[in-house]
Amino acid sequence: MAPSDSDAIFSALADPTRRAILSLIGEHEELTAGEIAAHFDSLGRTAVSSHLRILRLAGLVAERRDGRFRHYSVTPTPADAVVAFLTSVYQNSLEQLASAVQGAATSEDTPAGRVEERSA
Amino acid sequence: MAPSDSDAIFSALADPTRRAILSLIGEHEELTAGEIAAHFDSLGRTAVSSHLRILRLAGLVAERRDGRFRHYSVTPTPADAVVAFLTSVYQNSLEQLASAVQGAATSEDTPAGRVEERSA
DNA sequence: TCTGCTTGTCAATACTTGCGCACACATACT
DNA sequence: AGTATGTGTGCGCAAGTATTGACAAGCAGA
Repeated sequence: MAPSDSDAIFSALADPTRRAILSLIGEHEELTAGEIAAHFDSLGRTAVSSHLRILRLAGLVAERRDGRFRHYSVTPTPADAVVAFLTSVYQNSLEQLASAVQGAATSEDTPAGRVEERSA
Repeated sequence: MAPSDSDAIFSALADPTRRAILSLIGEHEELTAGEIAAHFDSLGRTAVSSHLRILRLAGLVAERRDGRFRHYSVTPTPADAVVAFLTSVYQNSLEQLASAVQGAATSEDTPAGRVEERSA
């Protein structure tokens, strides 16, 4: 029971920079704030720090303090709120969604673009 | 499909009112703008119209014009971008996501599952 | 120890974006 | 006509973002 969590998660995911940060962390295991900021030359460290703060408050990333470094990693179970929302909306075509997710899980190379339209 | 679609979709999903509208439409088959506005007494018709416009531009809802009415319905394949993003980030815990989606799909015995009428 | 440097965040400021409302307009039924 | 449905426009207000400057925390070397 936490609709506000969904709000924080979707708000955090609304910014493309934050999604890029999340993808970047997801590609690696852990990344420090400096390494993340290094990938976004157009952004300063303070901006990246703010984004990481929002992602952390939304529960999307976890922070591990190691000396003066702070290693960030993706939280393993944050997609629940997203899935819950998709469930409430796309009940009809949820089977296709499930198959799409499974297909993506088996081969992460899948472009995830084949959900056949059902006409009945 | 351009990556800008993801941007529009996530931006559209960022607003809780829009998510509520989407859930509302998902519960029913089709809803007119007036019916949707009736469920949100705190909002005016122009606000609802603006939200519907954003949802429509993001490809999340489809509009069927019937006389002076405009019936809105959820598009069956908008979650692809969301799934694609989740795939890129949560590759490790994607099996859990798939199981969660499947569980949600099987538990809910789609009452009147009919998503159709997709016009250009 | 003490100084210097790096890492990362906090505070305050200006800028941009987005939401909601009131008004008016286009469309379409009776 | 007259009325209902729905959207486009302009305005005011709020929220979010990136930058600059400064601070707390921690490592390395003499």
